[in-house]
Amino acid sequence: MDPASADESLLHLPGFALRRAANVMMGKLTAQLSEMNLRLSDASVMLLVSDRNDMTSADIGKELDIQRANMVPVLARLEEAGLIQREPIDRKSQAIMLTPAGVRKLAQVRDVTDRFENELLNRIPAKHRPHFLPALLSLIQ
Amino acid sequence: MDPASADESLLHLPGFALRRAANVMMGKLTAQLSEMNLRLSDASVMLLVSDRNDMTSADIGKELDIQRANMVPVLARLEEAGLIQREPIDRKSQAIMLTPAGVRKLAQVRDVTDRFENELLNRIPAKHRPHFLPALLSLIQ
DNA sequence: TATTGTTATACTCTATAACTATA
DNA sequence: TATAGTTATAGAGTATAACAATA
Repeated sequence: MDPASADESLLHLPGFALRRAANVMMGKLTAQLSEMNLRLSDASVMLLVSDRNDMTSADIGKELDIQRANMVPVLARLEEAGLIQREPIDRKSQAIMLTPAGVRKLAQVRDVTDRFENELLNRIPAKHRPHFLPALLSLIQ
Repeated sequence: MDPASADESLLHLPGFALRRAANVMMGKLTAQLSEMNLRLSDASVMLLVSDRNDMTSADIGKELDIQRANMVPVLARLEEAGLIQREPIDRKSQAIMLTPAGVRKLAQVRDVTDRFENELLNRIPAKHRPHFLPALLSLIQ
């Protein structure tokens, strides 16, 4: 690096800024969700399953990048809270679907996440805004 | 959400895509750094301190968003590896600086991170690329 | 009084291996 | 043979409280 361009922070590095931005924004969302006793993974599962009744634990894990073994405590927590139920597909697999209470809670989750996503986009200056999601998606293969 | 626009993934949500993109990219960098027995936090400390000799552990933590208490094992690891040394500023504070071995290792770290940052930017289509860092920075207050 | 460095501790998320039962 | 669900476990990151010594 050119010594003259030395930065006392590392925020000029896109990778570093990407990590920091994700941490800042996810920290905010995590705080809002924790007020309704949900974690980020809980809300993600609920949004993903929403009105579907054909997703297994493994399916959800693939979509959310959570390994099978790590889905166990997530689903156990949601089931314990009465937000999801399991319905046998065959004798090996079970579909994860929201309970009626889960459907009601999902409406609250959507309130929070819709507001969150809007606030996120509104923080980005208008001229950069339309490029943000496409740029992110290009990084996810 | 409009049922017709229902997505089987959550990648249409900028916040979700932000988290995923950060996880994907940081996973790649973490893997490359681990081949040289460094963690992300190790490399961040080394890049930040680089040729400075006036940063305390607390200063570094503020810059990297790592709490004082959590800096202890990071610096202990770097010191154990012979990459940093501590120089008393007064009887309370100590400056963290690279050892000669740390300076040599930093050159390797820069090779990896420079290549990584270039690859990251090159994955983003040219028309979106100049908007990426400004958008990220707008999210970090 | 505030700050530095530290210890101890707990919680969350993530990663791996192994097992049973079923497709 | 491969997959689903699970258990157990370890690693890594992060958060809080508390303490002694010093600014």
